Amino acid sequence: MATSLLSFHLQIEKPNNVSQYQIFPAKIQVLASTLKQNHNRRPKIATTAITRKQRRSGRVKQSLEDCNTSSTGKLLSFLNSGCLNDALQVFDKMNKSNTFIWNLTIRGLTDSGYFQEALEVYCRMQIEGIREDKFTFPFVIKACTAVFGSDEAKKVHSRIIKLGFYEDIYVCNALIIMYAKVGSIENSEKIFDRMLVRDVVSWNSMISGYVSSRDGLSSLMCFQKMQVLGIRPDRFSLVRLIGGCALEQNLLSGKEVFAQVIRNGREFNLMIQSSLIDMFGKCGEVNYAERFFNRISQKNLVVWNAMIGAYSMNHESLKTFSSLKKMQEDDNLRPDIITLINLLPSCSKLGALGLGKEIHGRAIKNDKFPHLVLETSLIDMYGKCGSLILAEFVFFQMKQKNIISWNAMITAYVQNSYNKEAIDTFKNLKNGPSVPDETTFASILPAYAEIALPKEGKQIHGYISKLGISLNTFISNAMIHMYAKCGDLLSARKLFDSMLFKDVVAWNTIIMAYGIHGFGVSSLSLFTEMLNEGYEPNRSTFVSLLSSCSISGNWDEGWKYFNSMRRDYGLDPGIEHYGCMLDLLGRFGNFDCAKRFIEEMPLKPTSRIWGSLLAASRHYRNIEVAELAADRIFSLDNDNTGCCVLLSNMYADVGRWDDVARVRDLMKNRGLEKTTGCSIVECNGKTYKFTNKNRLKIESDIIFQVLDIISRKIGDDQDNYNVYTFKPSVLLKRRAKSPIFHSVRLAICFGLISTSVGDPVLVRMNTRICENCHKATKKISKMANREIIVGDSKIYHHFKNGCCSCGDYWR
DNA sequence: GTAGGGTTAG
Repeated sequence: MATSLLSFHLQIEKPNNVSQYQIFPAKIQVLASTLKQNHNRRPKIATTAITRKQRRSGRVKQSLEDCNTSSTGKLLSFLNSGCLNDALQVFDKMNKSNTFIWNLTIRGLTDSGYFQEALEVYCRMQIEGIREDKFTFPFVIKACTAVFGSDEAKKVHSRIIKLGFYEDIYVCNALIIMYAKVGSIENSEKIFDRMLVRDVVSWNSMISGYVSSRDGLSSLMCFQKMQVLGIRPDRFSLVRLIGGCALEQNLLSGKEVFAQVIRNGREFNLMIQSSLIDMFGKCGEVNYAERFFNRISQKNLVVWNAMIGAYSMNHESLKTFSSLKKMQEDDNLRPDIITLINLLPSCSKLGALGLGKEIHGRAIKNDKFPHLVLETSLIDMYGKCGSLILAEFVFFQMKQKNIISWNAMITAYVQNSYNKEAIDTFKNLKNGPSVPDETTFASILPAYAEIALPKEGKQIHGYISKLGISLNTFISNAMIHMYAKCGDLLSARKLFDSMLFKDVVAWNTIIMAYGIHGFGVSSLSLFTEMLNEGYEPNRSTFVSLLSSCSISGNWDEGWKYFNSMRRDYGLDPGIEHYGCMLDLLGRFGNFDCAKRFIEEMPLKPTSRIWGSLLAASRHYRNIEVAELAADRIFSLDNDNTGCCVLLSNMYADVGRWDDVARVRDLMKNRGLEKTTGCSIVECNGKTYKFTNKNRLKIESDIIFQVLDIISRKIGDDQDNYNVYTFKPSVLLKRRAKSPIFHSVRLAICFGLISTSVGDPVLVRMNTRICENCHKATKKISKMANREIIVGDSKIYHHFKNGCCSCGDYWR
């Protein structure tokens, strides 16, 4: 509403619409009453408002004396004392023919944080035909920055150029900040470079602009340049410079600035003190922040908030909450919205959902909504505490969203394995005004990695390139992982080879990529190559390497590298490395050795460790070991669905139906539901999904006919399930129990008939492939003379000529 | 009567 108002009115020169002109006074009345209602809800911007008021008090007195009309004096007085509704009522009754009155009102609203309202007054000023002057724009720019994005900002700039105020130093300084805040730092630079005269504020604005656009390095360089040119920095320059150091997490520069602060005798300035605490916190030096904080005798809310924030971001959750208590008791300060926001990461770290809800409740009680940052922080907290419903509740209620809030919601979905929802949200984001950034892709790529197919992988790669997002190592590595997990190992390798600056993560990722595809030998040779190129392996390198050995069954190499971790690289194996070795032991069916290995491990076994033993016992049908492993898993992890399903299947295999029923009851009582198996396959750029449920409704007869033929050819007895033999309802029941109709086979059939002869067929599934389907797929690959690649929830199986790359071990 | 300011989200 307001956006259209501004964009419309900025384009017109003079009022040409009588009705608009006439409704103006009534609108102002509405505005005044809205302000009255909202006034108490607004966050008090105490320090800013008071300082400004104090600063202006001298001027106000002077102005009142200068004012000929008493109403101007009244207006000024109300504006400066923060009585905005009174001010607007005075304004409403005034003769508004001069620009001065309008400027005063716009300034008053802007200073109190009523940006939207300030812009409405500005719109009305244009409707009234009152020409702006050079004083009008700094306020309008400020309000516009707070409310709108770059398009509106550019319109204001055009207007400034049109009216000839583009050389005014105040206007230019405001424009520099405005462009930086709406994400166009290049425009800030252009304005700064073209300025004929610059003052310290211009330099501060540019430094500040770089900090706003999260480019700490440029802010530091700008500060240096300013000093070289002999411009003396003021306290604002130092504050922003400290912000730049915090952004870069550059402790060394931060300490240099700290020294400069002390040299200049500014260490007692509260503004600088809070920036320093924040900087130390962001650089991970919470002890430093704490020592500095303790030396401050008169602490205000901002200083406390900075300290609470420093504790919170450095995982000192208990200190975060004890500081909150101290702040209230010692200094009698009440938490504000920033305090609440700073507390939330500590709730996430503690997994304290209740505490997080309490903070949410307090914000509701204190009428703090809508608030973009608070809402985004709540989404983050709820996501990390595993409460997606509440994260969604906050997200869908948001009046305004930016890319950070979208990213928070996407991340919350991904963190909780709701990959489809994450991708749907990402698609919705693309339809709106927010533009995805690097963080969006860092968040969404793992979701694509989990559930997408190569075509979609390529599409997202193309989209990243289209947006001009630089392929830094972080994004490149996420993309290599994504390609590999989507089944496109070739693209993963191509991207890896094209990287100019590979880091150890890139090597770890590509080693793992070959590992999950069962190409253990390639993983090992990549590791040798990595060493030859001088990279130092880390703990994750060994996770990749050992996983690869276990997936490919490379017993000797597995043990060789496991033993070399500590000996050659000084790395103590962690639980994840023990897990890989247990997979390897399990693969070879040496259960005595495996149990001893667990007993002798220096670390406490987790459910992942016992799960590995359980999976091995399933492969070797060793029910005794399975029961032992399951027992341990249940004692550690009450809700392990996979464990229940596996155990129940094992009991079923040996006909222990009582035990099957017992496990199923257990699942029912704990509310655990078996994942519905589904498989996806790509054809002509479209993804087709097959599920283990309701198959009759989804698939066409032709797939079943093909499946019929194939099943017969590979010797699978399917007479009992023939599509033409039974009524649909009977067939559905029978199918539910038969692996012949598992979704993966339907997907393979569809793949075979809808792709060119000779092309490999690629299928992804959300569960592990069952033994029966694995056997069948081997036969199908031979019978159809096609390569069939099946990615299950853990690894890729490359079926070719009757064999599988996994060597028939994948449990 | 004009600009720039510390603590807040992924």
